[in-house]
Amino acid sequence: MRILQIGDANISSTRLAVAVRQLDCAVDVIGTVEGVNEALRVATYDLIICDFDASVGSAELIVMVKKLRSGKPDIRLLVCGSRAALDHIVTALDLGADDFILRPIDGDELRIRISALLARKPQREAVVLECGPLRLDMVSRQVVLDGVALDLTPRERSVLQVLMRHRGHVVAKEDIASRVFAMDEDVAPQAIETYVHRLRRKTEHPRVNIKTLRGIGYLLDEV
Amino acid sequence: MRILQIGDANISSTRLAVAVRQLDCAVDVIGTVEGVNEALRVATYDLIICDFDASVGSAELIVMVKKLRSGKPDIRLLVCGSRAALDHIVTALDLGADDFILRPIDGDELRIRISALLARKPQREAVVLECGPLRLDMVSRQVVLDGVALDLTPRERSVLQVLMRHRGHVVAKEDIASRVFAMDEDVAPQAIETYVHRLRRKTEHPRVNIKTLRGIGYLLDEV
DNA sequence: GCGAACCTGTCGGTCAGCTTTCAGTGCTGT
DNA sequence: ACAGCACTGAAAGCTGACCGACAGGTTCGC
Repeated sequence: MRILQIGDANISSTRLAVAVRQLDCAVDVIGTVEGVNEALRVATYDLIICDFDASVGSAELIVMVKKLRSGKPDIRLLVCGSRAALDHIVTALDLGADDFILRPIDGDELRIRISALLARKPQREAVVLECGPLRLDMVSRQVVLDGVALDLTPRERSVLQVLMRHRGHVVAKEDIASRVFAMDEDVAPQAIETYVHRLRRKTEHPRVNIKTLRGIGYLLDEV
Repeated sequence: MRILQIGDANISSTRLAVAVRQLDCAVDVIGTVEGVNEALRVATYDLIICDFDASVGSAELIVMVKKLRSGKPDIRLLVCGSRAALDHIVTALDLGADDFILRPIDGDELRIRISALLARKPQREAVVLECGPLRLDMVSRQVVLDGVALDLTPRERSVLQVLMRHRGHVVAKEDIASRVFAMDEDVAPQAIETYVHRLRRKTEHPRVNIKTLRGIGYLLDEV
């Protein structure tokens, strides 16, 4: 396995560097965008580790993730950073990074993740559900419509989440109920009607539409 | 999304329980192997979280992971535990668990992993009846004629479904009635005439034709 | 620990539109 | 030509969804 680690060469004593070095792989550590481009021309890598805490700018890294994803789909992408860089990590995952790991780095965890990554086919991981101008971020739990944040209650978000996951497909009321209410919650299925009603009011938009199919269920659709 | 968390019910104040509760999903927490089996019979889950730090024995959990992997491949499996349980976690991953998360639990990380897991979940494949330019999707319940969706009522769809199932063959009116109306519904057979009438109007197309065979029945045919 | 604000689930009136029947007309084969 | 069956439109009844309001519960700030 050949690994390209994007980070400062002089931080070789950090936990990440130590852990990576213990992987029994060929590791190249490169600290500049030009260097990375050059390395990608010369050699073929199985895995690239993007460190958002490195001195390479986050913006450049994001650009690189984007470019790699479109240009070299065979290379696995692992992003890494502290909690402060979570926004960038989420963006990177959005753009198609395969996995991520948060600091503090645990050697065992890193090893497991990397072997899992190299073992499985590349898989785009959606962290954001989208439907036209509607976006539901699973991490921040924010729902945004046309750029403005919606103020939804947890239950409303649950129902919307189910609808968005099946956008374009009918979802039976009972199906929604079983995804929203736990076993010990004994709730009449028409409670869903109320939440759909509230959702419709809050997500009023010409391009977003929750259709009713009488006797069958609901259907979220982008007009 | 419906989640089954295998762990002690009385540890509801732990970070894991709190994080899981914030997922906007229906979560059932069950602490015994028998309870889990019962729950799996009663409900359908999208994701199961196996906590190796719970009071359920690790050996039992491993057995369960193995059984789930072979029996219910649609359900995603997330294992979870402290570093001390790393051996068990690795075993579970070897047996086919989809992902893992180490303590201390980070809510954001959990959300990312879970949404990634659920995004990978295979969609139910469509079962489609076809007859020339007519398509009836049994899952989404959509009827499409020449690319445009038809607006059918449930009864109309039922009748069309019977005709499409037997396309090219005559179906007696009483036969249609017996497939469309339940036993306790006492409906005159000429109600079918009305539905055929409406279907003909809605499916008007040069290549789709519902023929009448006087005294025998109806016949859907692609011209 | 208290109060306020908010979230949640239920209820019942209202309404839209689906279902079924009915009656009148047209068509078909003998 | 006639009897029987099918076609068609209208109408009445009914089912299921909508929606505002409310009460119990929970969470949050002070």
